[in-house]
Amino acid sequence: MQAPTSGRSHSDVERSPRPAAVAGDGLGAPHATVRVAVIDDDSGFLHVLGKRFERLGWQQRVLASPVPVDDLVAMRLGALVVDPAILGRAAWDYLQDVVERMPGLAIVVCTARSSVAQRVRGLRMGVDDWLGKPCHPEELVARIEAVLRRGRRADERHDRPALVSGELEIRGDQFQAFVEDRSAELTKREFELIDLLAGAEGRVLEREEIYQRVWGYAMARGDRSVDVFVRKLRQKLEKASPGWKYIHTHFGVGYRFAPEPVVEVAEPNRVIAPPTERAERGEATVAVDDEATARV
Amino acid sequence: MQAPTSGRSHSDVERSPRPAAVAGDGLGAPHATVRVAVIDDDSGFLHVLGKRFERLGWQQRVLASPVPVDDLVAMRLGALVVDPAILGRAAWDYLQDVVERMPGLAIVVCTARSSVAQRVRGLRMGVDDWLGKPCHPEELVARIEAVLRRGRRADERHDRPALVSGELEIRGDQFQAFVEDRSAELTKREFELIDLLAGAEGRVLEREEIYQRVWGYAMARGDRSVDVFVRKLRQKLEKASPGWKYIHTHFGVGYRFAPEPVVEVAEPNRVIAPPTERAERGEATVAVDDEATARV
DNA sequence: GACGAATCGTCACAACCCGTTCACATCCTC
DNA sequence: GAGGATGTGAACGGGTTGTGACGATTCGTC
Repeated sequence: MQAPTSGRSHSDVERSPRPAAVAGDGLGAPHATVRVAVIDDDSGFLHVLGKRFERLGWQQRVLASPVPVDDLVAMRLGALVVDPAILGRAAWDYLQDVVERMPGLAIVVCTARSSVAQRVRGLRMGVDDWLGKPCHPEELVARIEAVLRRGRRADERHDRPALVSGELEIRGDQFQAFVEDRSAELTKREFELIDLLAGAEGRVLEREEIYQRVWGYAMARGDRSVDVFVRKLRQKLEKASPGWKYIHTHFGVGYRFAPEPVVEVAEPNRVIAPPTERAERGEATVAVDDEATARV
Repeated sequence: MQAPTSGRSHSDVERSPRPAAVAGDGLGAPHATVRVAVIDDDSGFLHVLGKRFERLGWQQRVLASPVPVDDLVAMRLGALVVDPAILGRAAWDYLQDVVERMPGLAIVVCTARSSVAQRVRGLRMGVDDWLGKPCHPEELVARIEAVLRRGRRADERHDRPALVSGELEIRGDQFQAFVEDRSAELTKREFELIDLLAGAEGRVLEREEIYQRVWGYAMARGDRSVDVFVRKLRQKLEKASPGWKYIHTHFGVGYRFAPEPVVEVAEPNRVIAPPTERAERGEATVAVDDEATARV
């Protein structure tokens, strides 16, 4: 329906070489991935937004009708776009509920017709941004990003503690990955990488895509950075969680995140030995009797 | 660097004595007052806004013409409202400059006539909100508050009733931190800093956020104050509680508070000694195998 | 108002970290 | 087996952080 007013406009926005990750900018790189839900009934709008999100690699959920807040909570969202119009009378209560139960969530209201008083009430209540309905998807995305950017620090919090895959728990607010009581400290890049991979669990991501999303700009030909970081991650994860393999290589394509117990094929007399073992690692140390056996 | 080309410029902003973060208030409701500057040439708009801010008790500075970014930095602002129209050609560069040099500052653009492309560009660049010119002061204020709220929201929950982390006890009412019964004799800034960090135990806080919340205004790029105070704190804590490490550095990101026994790597023979049991602080002792957390 | 102590912020330099790149070994596919 | 892709270890270098010292400012006291 509405192509960006000027095709050029966003292309140059997109590609802007990103101010060289200024020192101060901290977490610099863009969200590896954003989990966003849209509650709206305008199918055209939803369609355009959907495509936009997809292009950004955001995980999205489109909801043509209101869902219980419980369900929203369960979705572990990073952002929510909502048109209170379809919420009817209960709109304010609903918003209030969302605000209270999902601290840190980026909430953007997008609706036709609204008075100053309503906007003020909404913003005061905890809505992060409020815009009029015929709104450009590009601008909506930019506003969501602005909100996330600002709240990035605060948002991860305990509620959306982390991404849990298999026995691995990744906590963004701590820059650490946990397995039982062991932890691996990750550097900024390592964390961004594992966050991206784990967020796309089971899916093969190509190097170019990984690079683009983690580094924020296009990968140069022959650049091996991704490989190197994958190796670093593997080392740390292996150390923290022996007996498990998390990152799989797909020759000629890229990498795929999927926790799987390592199978010993070497000695035929060895029964399939899931994680439990990990004895050989030498430094037994604190017996972390991990019950991971369950697997397989 | 932040000294001032123009002595007078920030006079009225500077002076107000900063409601003395009442002792009790710890960091609970930090900086109820906001230091805000408005760069605009619409006298009517300025007047209305001025009255509004005044009523809120915000310290304000009205600038009818653009001032050097240096001066803005010197004003130690929490929020900035600006109409790029009066910046002329240099508008984008000016904004870029502001964004880069004052991380954490809440920037709201308020201008007549702007295209989607411009808004997107601005928001991507770091502007927090962008609204059209005939704008209601009440809404503007609500939006500024929304932006600030977002940057702060983190853990308003710790109210100050003496926070105990590991073996460290922080008593807000006394403005002191204790280990066992020895006081660490902290200065005000030091106390505010440790209070903030400990209140967010386990989480990595970025420098900008720390600065914003402890100092109360945006951090200037390149400011090392946080590092210096972290060092002072480490010295005092180390002295009061040898063998323990409280503040961890996350390269390129910020700091994380988490009490941990210091590890003696020399001897491979270790005993686990989590923060609970505290041995005599005298000895090097606590040879803990920390394996966990140790950078795996 | 002058003096002194304490606190705060800045600076310069040293130490270190981490992202990058390289060289080489190993693996995969054809 | 050839040739390219990926794994692995090490080294480099720029940028970040640690550290000590020095002014600036504030505050209390005389």
